[in-house]
Amino acid sequence: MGTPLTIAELARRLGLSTCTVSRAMNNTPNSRISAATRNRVLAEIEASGYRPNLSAQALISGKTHVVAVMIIDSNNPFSGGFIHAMEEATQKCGYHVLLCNTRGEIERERNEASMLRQRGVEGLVIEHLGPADLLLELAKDNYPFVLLAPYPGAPELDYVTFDDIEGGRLATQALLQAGRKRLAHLAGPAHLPCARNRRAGYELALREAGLAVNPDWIIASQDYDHDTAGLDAIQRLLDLPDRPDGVFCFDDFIAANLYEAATSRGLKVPEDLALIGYNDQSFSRRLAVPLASINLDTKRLGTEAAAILLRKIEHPEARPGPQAVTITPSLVWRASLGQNPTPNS
Amino acid sequence: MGTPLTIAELARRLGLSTCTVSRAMNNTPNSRISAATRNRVLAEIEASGYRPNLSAQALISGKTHVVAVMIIDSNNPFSGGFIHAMEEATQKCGYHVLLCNTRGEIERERNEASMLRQRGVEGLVIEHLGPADLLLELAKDNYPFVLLAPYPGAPELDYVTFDDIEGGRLATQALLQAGRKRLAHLAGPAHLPCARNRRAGYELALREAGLAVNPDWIIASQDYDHDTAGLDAIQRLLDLPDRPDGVFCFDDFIAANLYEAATSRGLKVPEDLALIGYNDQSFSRRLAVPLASINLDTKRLGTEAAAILLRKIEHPEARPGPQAVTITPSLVWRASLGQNPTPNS
DNA sequence: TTGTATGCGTTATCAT
DNA sequence: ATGATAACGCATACAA
Repeated sequence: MGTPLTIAELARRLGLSTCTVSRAMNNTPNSRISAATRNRVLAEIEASGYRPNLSAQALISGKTHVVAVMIIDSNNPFSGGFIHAMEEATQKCGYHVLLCNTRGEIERERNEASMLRQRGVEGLVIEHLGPADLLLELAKDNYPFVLLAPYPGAPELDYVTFDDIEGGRLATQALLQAGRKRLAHLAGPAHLPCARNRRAGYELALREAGLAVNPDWIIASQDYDHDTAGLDAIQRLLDLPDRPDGVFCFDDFIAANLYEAATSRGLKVPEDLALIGYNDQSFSRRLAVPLASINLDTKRLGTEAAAILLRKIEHPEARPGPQAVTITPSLVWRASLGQNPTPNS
Repeated sequence: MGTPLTIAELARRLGLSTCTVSRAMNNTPNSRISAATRNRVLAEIEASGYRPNLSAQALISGKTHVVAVMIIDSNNPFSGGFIHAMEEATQKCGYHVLLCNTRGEIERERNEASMLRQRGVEGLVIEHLGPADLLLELAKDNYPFVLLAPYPGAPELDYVTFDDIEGGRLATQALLQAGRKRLAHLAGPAHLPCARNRRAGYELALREAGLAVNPDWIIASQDYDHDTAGLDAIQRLLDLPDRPDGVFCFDDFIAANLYEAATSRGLKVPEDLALIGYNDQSFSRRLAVPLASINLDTKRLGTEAAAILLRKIEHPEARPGPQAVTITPSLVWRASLGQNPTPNS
């Protein structure tokens, strides 16, 4: 890698001191450098391709201009847009993004957060896994971070998130608008807050419509692997003596599997069964019967997270109180709901 | 953020010199530290939660233990698995991954590569855009990097890639196995090497089968936006007086759009038109008629790229000659080709 | 307007 | 077995 050019070598070539070169280069305030000298310095920098060593600068300033995203799985339809938007927003402010997959392992989250801090990473966006202690420790140290979900019991921690209650409500209301009244819910893993919230939105919409919540029509799966997601729950649902005429599924994978299972039993979508999923995966619009879904603007989530994080980093003294951004999902009406009675929504 | 603990403070508390603490901590060879002292030091480190400042270490050693991925668009079905695998492989070796989207802009690629080097990033994986000069400059400096495609005219540069010629050949052979002889190709953008290669594979397979290459049946689009990908070319294809009975599409998006256009004209897939795409997107298996495709093992690509890069970083003296890994794509037979005559392939 | 000296936190070289 | 000192590359307080 050759011998990296240093400011000392540059100064030697120019017959100047390192500090003059430094000042000319950085336009340091209150340091009147003659225009001639500055131009000579800048010209030499240009000609030699000199770039200051950022490790050295970081050692002095404590600023690395790096932030990190700690996420369970970056290879995930949800993560892609989010990370991309984070990168774009931080890049504009001169920050780089370090990517760290926690893989759902609490211990890894702890270790990596520690490593990243040690590395001088200036802030984190965390899809948090474990108990609160890590977060509280970071907060105590006034270390900048933003969560991807509110932390129950610690409302003072900044976060960005989607309003999954509203999402579940929108989905359920769409089924009602489609003229269905016998609405089931294929629920997600109860340990996930988003699953609990979507279910709560479902129940809320039912109550708002004056309908009873029938526990038999809320079915959770044991299996959320994409290919076979919800198959066990789907069988139970379709075997019900009193079959629903509309189903809100925790996500599009479950909905797609439900569609297949239903049609293979001779049921028609949407005539016999109206369907709506969640997440608006790229495949959903392309299914044989295009699947209605709830769309999450992951790009905006990333932009908002970056904005909060960078604000905390660059204005550590400002304490504007808890920062929270809750993004409302949007309904995407498609044929699995039948004809849209109010197409302008 | 409190006042970060330094080795000097640690030494003060222990009544030792900084260098003794450093040696005890790092198990420095040839520095006989008494077991008692070492234990005191380690205990104090444990108790205080001290972590050495990596910026300082980096300044001395020149090692940051960070590598970067420079990619056109990280939010892209191709990129997700690749980046995830890179992160996993590098993380195992104690490296972190910095993510950088070049957005297809050559100038950004130049600037960011420069920034990353300046930052002390120890190596790059580059989905390279522009002219060779950037690469040649890096190579001249013996700066470690791995390309995501061979660079024409510079075979000495390390790369990992998919064999798109073989992929195009496999796709075309599949159509032949499906009993089709009148094979068209909806080609990708001619400026992309992968598009040219897939087309070359198509032509190769035809010649191998003793069939003529009909230029009228190779149609390129002006539009590769996902939603409308290839629609112009698709119309031209379907309007041909002498319509083909099998089509190899540059990617699954084009294939999905072709499917829709064809069925809306009353054509049946696969009876009237056999289809195969490329990339094996997640939606492909879920289409009304599941779409055959060519699957690319992006995870393996990431693992291989990381392996080569880390080897170059950790053994800069070893010059094993050009490192290249070419991964053979695999055929995924689905209903859009009709019944599979040789289901074991 | 420019140069000298010092420090950032750590490790390596040389002494003791 | 441990300590003093210098060095990594840069920026800044202070001196000239």
